[in-house]
Amino acid sequence: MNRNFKGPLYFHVDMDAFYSSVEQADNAEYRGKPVIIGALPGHRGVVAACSYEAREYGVHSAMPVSHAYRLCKNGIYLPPRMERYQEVSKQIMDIFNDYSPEVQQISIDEAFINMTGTERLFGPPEKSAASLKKQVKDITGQIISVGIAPNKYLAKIASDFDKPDGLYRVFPGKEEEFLDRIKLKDLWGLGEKTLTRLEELNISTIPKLRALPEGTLVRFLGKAGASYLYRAVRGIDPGIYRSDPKSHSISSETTFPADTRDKEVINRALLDIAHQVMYRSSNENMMSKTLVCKIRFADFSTTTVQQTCQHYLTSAEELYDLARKLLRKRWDGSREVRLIGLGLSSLEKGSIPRQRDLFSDEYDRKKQVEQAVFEMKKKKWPAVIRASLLKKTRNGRNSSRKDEDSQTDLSI
DNA sequence: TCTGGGGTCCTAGGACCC
DNA sequence: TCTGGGGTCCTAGGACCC
Repeated sequence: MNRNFKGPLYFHVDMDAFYSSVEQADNAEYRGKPVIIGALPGHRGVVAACSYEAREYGVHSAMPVSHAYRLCKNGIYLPPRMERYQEVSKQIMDIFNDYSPEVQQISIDEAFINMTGTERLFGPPEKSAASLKKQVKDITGQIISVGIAPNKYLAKIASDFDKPDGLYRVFPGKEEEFLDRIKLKDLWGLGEKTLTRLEELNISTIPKLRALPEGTLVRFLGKAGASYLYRAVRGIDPGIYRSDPKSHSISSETTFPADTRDKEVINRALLDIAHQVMYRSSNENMMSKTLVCKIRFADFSTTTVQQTCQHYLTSAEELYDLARKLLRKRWDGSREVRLIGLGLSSLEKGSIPRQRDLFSDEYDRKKQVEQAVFEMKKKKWPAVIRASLLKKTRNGRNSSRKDEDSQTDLSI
């Protein structure tokens, strides 16, 4: 046995206030000011990210922008520029790859780095973490927080523990001691609902939760939830980040500027979304037989309907037709609709077969047109967008073109 | 305060098959 | 004629995360 073997070692790296930091790095005039990324004031939506200066006003992410605006009228409100953030994210991930062959990116601004056995190369983990932080700052201007622990779960909590600009290590053997210093609500995977329910049982701290017998936990949360929390409070990785996700889905949704009963407005949104979803699945070389339609009403109640077909769904037009059928099952036109969305679930790798043998190919011609458009989009041709999505008559309504290539029916 | 958009995983009931 | 239990698939809803 190698005497130097010290057991598993993971970093969790989290970029601090990522979107707003990118904006401040790119635009000198935003530095030192409250920057709020998300919906613009006056629109429906929430704060996606905000700078530390904005947080001093009480603004935080997921807060309705209307609320944020009341707190911080002189804030700089910006729509997200996801492509730019992706670019910076990639730069940073490339740096991580120099430290370990095993980097697991879990979102645009977070990653795990398996640092097991790297000490001979880089020295103690605190030292390599400091050099990682410096390198990211020098190259991209971004400040990151690093959590170091014997497993991913604790590393994730540790990076949050010391932010911003954090560097914190949980030593092996000190797992429960560390957890006893954090709040119950900071346990990853324990959300608001479970927190409230635990409070009813008078469980408000991690030691109290740890003292609960597993059987009680199972009755309370079900098998999976119980085993998750049982392990989590003991510092054992409950294994939330599988490297092979069980399912994969692609979805898109839109919230209307105002709640609506207008079938034409809703159908036009559905058609638009159908194209987006089909474009993305085709672009990622994925296919699916299952379409999910999501409807949120004015009172925020939400319902989904789905259908699994015998065949793979091939075209946006087909998605749109099926979507309207599903919508009709849940909406008779009387309630006001707030949001409409579509998703393909249980995606499988592969491209859609050209011919569907046992099925009428009424969508084949349309599919071919769509495929041609997709190909052009992939090559970044300027704005190739279906005419029927754009074309409006003077009164602002969709014109119903009767020429044969545009038979898309916007009626319910 | 009036609540985005993109995801993953779990549960529970029903259908269907052996 | 009545009654098993297990496995798998589908569906709808819900919790949670960034």
